[in-house]
Amino acid sequence: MKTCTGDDGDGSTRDAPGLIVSVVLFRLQSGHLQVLVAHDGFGSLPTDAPRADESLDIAAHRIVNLQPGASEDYMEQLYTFSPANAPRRNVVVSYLALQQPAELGQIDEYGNWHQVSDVAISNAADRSVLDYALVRLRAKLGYTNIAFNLVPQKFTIPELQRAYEGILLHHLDKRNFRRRILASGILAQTDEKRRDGNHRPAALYRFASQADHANYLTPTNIDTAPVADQETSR
Amino acid sequence: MKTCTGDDGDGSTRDAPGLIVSVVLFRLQSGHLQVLVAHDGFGSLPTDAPRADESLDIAAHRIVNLQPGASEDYMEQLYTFSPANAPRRNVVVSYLALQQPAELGQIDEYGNWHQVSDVAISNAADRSVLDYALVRLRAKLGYTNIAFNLVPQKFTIPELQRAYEGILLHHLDKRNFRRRILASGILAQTDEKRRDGNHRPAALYRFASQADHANYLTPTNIDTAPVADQETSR
DNA sequence: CCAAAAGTGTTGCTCGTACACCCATGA
DNA sequence: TCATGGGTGTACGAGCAACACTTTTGG
Repeated sequence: MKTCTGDDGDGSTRDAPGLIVSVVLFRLQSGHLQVLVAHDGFGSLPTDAPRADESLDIAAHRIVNLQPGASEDYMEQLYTFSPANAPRRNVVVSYLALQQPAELGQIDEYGNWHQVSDVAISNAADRSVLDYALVRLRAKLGYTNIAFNLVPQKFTIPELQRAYEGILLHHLDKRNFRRRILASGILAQTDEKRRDGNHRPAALYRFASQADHANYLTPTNIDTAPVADQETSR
Repeated sequence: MKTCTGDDGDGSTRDAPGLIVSVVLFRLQSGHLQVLVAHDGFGSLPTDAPRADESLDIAAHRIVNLQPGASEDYMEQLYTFSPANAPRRNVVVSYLALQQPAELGQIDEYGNWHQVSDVAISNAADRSVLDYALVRLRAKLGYTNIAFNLVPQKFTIPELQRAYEGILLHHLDKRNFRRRILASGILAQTDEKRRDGNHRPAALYRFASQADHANYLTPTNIDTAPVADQETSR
């Protein structure tokens, strides 16, 4: 028999199997992918132990929303990490989360958002989680709607393309991108246009379907209910 | 502060966050996919709490090998389930494992192997885990080598095709199957043939490459070392 | 009229699928 | 010689990648 505290945040070494939840929250800021680092500590992901009465998904939701100015529009479990060698420390259940841009531009008054390309993550475990989140996010761009959780509700096709390019870090062909995305049938054209500079205005689109096409990476019928305040995710 | 026991198996309700590992172990028996149910209990998956000094992967390995006649040739983490509602019970880290056929046919002296098509799983949580394992296994047939962990080391192409069909539960075209699998370059032809009945003998093949092509579903560089006694997996 | 970004079509290649016949063997 | 399953090739359509010019707007 060992004692274990069920509620204090920021898991550190303990003798009983400590279970913690870490969240990688991304957003796009003027074409660049950013990640949220924890408000308190230095260079670590937002993390906490789940409370005794909450599921892991709920815990992940709480962890995000505890961070100033953070909330998620999409959330998905990534992987559960556990240290390989002797005295067990913590089991880390990791989540990937996405935040849509705010209507009036993005602020970062606390300085917790960092460019993914040069964020300094202090511990190796968090670095692994972040790297894996990036792999999954990039892979999912190819066969899901996931990118729509990183652009505003109404957006232009070139704007969506810039989101893809900012995540994948390589250039995409304008014509092929437009054709594919329209052919997929998930866009609905609004009758609005956006004037943006000294050039032809772009047509505004929105999401046609709420449903994510291929989400077979996560179980069906499980954890559908929690993290209640969203519609587009999953 | 609450007390939690770190080691006794078979997780049942407890006040502190219990962490358990469950494994879905599949094998193929004369063209039919079978799953291992726990030796002791009735109709539940092999499950245990990880020990204080072992990682989750090691725990999953131990759980499989505790079952009489069971061992795994492939192991991959599936998903971490946690109950949605109030008093937390257990967090279940689930694994998918595959066992190659024994050289001299398969025995099941303890009656723990059941056809996936009609296995009776008593509790709903285990049923979800099994269903999800099936989804993942079937999906992975399409873009990985995973099926090779369900056939003997030397096998014929029709034999491999029957494995695919037994998992997917639908018929595949002979010519297309052979072309695809050969085009993928993962097969090496041996100079042996197998005589099997009143018909032309089939050429025997074996795996050419150890490496799994697309395993981006699991993190890289993480948990590569544990579960040591295998080569083909992952 | 110039700069700047939006918008538009065609062609070739690759890959998946559908489909029917000959081959080697044992009885 | 017959039954049985192993082994082979072709033709079509879908989807993806490469590629250049016209359109609309503000200054």
